[in-house]
Amino acid sequence: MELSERKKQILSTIVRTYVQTGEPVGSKALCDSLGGISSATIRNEMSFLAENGYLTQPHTSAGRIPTNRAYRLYIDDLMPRRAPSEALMAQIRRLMPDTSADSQRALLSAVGALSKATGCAALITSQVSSGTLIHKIELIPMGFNRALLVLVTSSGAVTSRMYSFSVTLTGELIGRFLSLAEEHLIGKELNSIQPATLQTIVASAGGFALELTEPVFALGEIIEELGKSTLTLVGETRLLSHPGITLSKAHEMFELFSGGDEILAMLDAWGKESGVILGGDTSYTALDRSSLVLSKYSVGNATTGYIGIIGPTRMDYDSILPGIEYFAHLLSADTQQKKGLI
Amino acid sequence: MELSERKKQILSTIVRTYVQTGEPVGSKALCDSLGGISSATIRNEMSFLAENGYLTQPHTSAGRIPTNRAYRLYIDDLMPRRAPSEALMAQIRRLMPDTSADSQRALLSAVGALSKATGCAALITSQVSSGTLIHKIELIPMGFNRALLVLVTSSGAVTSRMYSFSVTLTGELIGRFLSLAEEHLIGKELNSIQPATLQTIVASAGGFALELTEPVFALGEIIEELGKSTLTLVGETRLLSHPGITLSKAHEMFELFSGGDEILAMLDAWGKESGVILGGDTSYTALDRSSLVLSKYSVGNATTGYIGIIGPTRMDYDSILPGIEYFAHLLSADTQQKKGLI
DNA sequence: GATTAGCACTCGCAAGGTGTGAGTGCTAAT
DNA sequence: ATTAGCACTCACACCTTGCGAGTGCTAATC
Repeated sequence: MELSERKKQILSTIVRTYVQTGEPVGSKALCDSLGGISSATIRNEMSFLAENGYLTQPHTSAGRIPTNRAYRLYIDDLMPRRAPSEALMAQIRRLMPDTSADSQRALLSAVGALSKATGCAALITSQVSSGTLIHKIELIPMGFNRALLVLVTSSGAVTSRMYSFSVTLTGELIGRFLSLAEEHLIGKELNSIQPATLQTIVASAGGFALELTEPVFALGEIIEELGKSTLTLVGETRLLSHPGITLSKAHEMFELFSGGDEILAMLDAWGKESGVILGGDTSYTALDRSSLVLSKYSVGNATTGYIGIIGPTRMDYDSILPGIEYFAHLLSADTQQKKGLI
Repeated sequence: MELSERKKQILSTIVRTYVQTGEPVGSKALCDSLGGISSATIRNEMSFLAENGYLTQPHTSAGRIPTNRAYRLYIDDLMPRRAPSEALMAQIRRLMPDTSADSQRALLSAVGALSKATGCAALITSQVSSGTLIHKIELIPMGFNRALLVLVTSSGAVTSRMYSFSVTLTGELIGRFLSLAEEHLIGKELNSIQPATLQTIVASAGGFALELTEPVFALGEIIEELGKSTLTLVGETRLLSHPGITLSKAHEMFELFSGGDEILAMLDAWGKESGVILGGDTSYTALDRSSLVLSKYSVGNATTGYIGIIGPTRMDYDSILPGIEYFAHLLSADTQQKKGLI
């Protein structure tokens, strides 16, 4: 059922006013800011909106507060979807990190800037996309049966881990390992490596199969980990300064974030290009009063993910959403252009 | 001026009771738990202790609360410095990470366990000690004038960073770079590398000096960073569940921690083998109600630092301090024994 | 001289009462 | 359909009051 134009206007004004003040919005205040309609009329409209689940009252004699449904409608339909102002764009461009050589660091500093600029916690997820290749593999013996396994991807991400194996790695073993890696893995897509691939490699090691099982599967472990999506959160601290937050809510939220996987799964299930996830619409009570504003980004053809912020549901979506979108756009364009691919 | 035995006993009981209950301790309650002396006498003693700065009253008709001075005395002199109980030691041993090959990861999981066990935030600092050598240096070209610089230390720590240089790195350049590194850096103590050393290297590059300045100084950057102390904090979230914490205090604390350097400098200035830093004795108001319990540890002869926790000043030092000490001891012994050095 | 019982006093805190004001719903008039 | 008017509701801030825990002081006691 479609709301009348006037109802929409009233709802829209309520949302904006509430976002600004944080106080329940009364009919009289609305009357002033709308003009032309009396408070009594507005009261009628408001009670209609309340009946239909767009508004609630904290108590009988208080003004109205927008519900999740109201926010949803506001964000999807009512909100002015104008491009970010020139001033905002300039400000964002100033914030963009000096995209030096290292894209991971650049992304990190980008979210840092985002968090600072919005005063919210900022997040970035990253997922290795199908274009990412295995660029280099190293196995560096470190004594006492230990060795450092290093894997570099075409996007320049480096992962290294120390392992200790049950056999001593002779120069011959290492050479064999590296040539096997060269043959089966280097230049291959990271995502294409399956457990079966590793089995094949071990099998083709001939007489060295026994000794090389451990290193190969260690490599598999790293490859698998690299393939996983990651979530990075920055500036969680800022959540503490938001109005209306309580200690216990903050605690719940931090608890949820420290899991990480849940947020990742949520974003995955969401899947949109950009927009807002209202915390109240999720199954996490920790997010009751918070929301996520997100936009997809991609760096070269190596990494994709979401970048965005977590802030109070009562936030100024009008400027934040376009801001984030522009930010993600800039990030993608920038890195793509300057860095190219290998 | 030395306190009488009885004053010490009273003070000690006040500290213990207050730590347990969190309520100001009155003369009557003390009378019950001490026995043998009347509440009036205790009141006299208490007012003496109050005059000498060991106790305060939140208000006239409330019990007494220990001051920092009282905690200090309690921890240094009054507290029973018994070895941790067998049960506690067993519990700690259970918590110790499976010290696999990778000491950095092991340490991280150790602090994680510590945080969980104590319900406090846990911290670990690490500093490269003089025994650490440069074990391997790699320069891997990644296209578009970019290259990945990798440095491995004898303790197995790997640092890698992508750089983009103003010249294209030919195979010849890289070879030259690596042989220079081999000659001047590999096997050297990490801490011994000075800016002057880098100058020398560049100078000895002969015709390649111009092209190799950038990579060499990039290497210098990494070496310098590796030499810096680091601070890792885990489980800050748990601070939020401590009784008596406020949102603004938590915010202040997180703010302080995110700086990192200040805490490091503080520990550095402190310098003891193990013990307690009372937040109230520091210059940080963020810490007025919190304290740090710390103990030095060392891994092989490569890394040293402090491991410990941050919790409310009103905490049970009796068992936590010996616990941390035993933890650090175990950590050092364990890693030293199992890992040896390269 | 140290210790103790007794007592008056202080003060935070929770409970209960009250007034105020913002905001509503309803009704009758326009 | 809109509006003015009015009675009603309810959170909140404010004040008062009583209670109880705990103190400091004094005079008696060991």
